[in-house]
Amino acid sequence: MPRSFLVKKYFSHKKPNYSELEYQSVVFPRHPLAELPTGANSSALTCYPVGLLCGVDSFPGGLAPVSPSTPSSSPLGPLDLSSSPFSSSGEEDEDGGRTSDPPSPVALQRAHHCTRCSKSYVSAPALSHHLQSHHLQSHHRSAGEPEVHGLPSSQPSASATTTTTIPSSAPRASFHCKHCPKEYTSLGALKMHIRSHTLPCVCPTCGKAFSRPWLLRGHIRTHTGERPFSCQHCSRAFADRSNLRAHLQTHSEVKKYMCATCSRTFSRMSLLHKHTASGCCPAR
DNA sequence: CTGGGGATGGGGCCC
DNA sequence: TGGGCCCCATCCCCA
Repeated sequence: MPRSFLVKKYFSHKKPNYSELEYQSVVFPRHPLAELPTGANSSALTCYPVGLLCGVDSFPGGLAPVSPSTPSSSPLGPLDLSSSPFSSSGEEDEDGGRTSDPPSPVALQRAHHCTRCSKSYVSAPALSHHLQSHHLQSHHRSAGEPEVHGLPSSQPSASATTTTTIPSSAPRASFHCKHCPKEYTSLGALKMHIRSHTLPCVCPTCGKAFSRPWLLRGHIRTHTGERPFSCQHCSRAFADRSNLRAHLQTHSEVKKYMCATCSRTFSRMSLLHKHTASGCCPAR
């Protein structure tokens, strides 16, 4: 899946230095929201962990079975398992068609197509929002921002061919971030982005700061040990649904990610990356 | 070295 | 329009 809009922090291409983040939290708000075009210093930007603790994700009544429920958008090609992810078994519809790019039946209903990539959307606003991302990509490239990490091929033609030209159909960005070159077409998008600078959600236990409440919630589970996501096939439990999903791959006979050269399969994209990087497939 | 778990970032979508 | 949640991607670390 082309994470075309993956926003990399500018201070590092690695994981943040949490000691620094903690320092940030000490001086929070480090970046006042004065840069917002309006005075909308949304109180929502301030997170109160006490309330967050009450908002733990509801337990999924039934987790998806082992078979991959979400068609991977890996450019390296997910296995076309015989048990098609599009099979009619309703219990596998974990994704619910929420992902933007899988060619699920839902996509058939998406009549709004991006002319710069192959994505489709069910609504014009969604497409418009998506178009904004192309604009931002163009902007970042022109600003000399490093490529997003991951396999280069993971970026579809949209990014591969993106230039600094802004499509005439794309709305002009008018909300600028004072902390980085990013600009957005809506205040909401800007506010969301600014959170990555201000990190308003602070862990009451360790002071670690996060941009979003649910990131903090997940982090808090590391303190509480809460693991609401259980594997149906073993006794393992996870604090994060994504990690459970990755774990389920280990139960799968055929892994989701396959090397195009040697057909070896892997449970995670990262493992496939390691595999290709290790030189198993020198032709690539 | 490889596989897997833990943790986290951020866009997309729904309400 | 904004909040919340979902999902994917990725990095780090360890067995």
